[in-house]
Amino acid sequence: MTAMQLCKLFKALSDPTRFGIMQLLIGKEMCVCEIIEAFDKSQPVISHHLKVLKSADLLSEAREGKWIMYSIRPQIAAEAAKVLQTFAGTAIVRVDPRKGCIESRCSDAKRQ
Amino acid sequence: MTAMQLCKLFKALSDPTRFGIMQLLIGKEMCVCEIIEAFDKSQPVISHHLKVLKSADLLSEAREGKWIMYSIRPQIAAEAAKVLQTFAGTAIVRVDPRKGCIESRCSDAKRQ
DNA sequence: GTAACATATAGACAAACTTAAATATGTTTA
DNA sequence: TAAACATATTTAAGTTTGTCTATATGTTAC
Repeated sequence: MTAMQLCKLFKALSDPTRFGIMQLLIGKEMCVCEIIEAFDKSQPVISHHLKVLKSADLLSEAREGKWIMYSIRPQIAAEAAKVLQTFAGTAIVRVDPRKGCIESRCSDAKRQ
Repeated sequence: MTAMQLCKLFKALSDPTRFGIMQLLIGKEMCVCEIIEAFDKSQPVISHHLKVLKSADLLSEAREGKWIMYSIRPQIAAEAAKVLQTFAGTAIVRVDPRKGCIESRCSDAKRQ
């Protein structure tokens, strides 16, 4: 999973309605009409948000006759979780900032 | 952690520069000037992105004389990771969509 | 095949976001 | 205290995003 894909995934999760859809779909699949009712938003709005979540690979869809069922793609969510865990995971290495900056990085940096 | 806070956090991670800053800070703290050099972006832009990450509680800052050191807040990243893991975690319960929709949800729904 | 249902798409518009340029703030050194 | 350094803030583009309205597509029932 590239950084670009992860950014897209996080952007998909950054909208309250989309985040709510993900929470709603934990452990189950639902058709669009059920999701619409859970949010009291217009059908096109929910449809749009589902598209964003799907294009971030967070959701998969499966048509069942007249209905389209949406469900979470667990592997993708798990991968993103691992990345966040990486951010949390390692102990912080403390460097003397003065030494670090003065000697090699800040003072002779070319700014734009 | 509320849904609103989580959305803010995910939005913070949804920008490539900010995501890159998080990756850069894995396991270490750095001063702003070092971060600027890693990205070849202007100082005000990096300063702005740091502010966004900080206001999402993903980063903490500590002044060291002339410099300000930024580092990841591990508990927050871990909490967000757990939420994503929740999305991934549960097996999907399959319901017959026709039954579910026809009987109680879709056909008599009040649309807007 | 036509009507009804479930969902998606297109276009328009306001709000939010990213970046750039200029300037301000706070710290250290001389 | 003045100059230099490190970082933040403000203002103003240009771009993206979320929602609305209207319409289109695909499926089933009659």
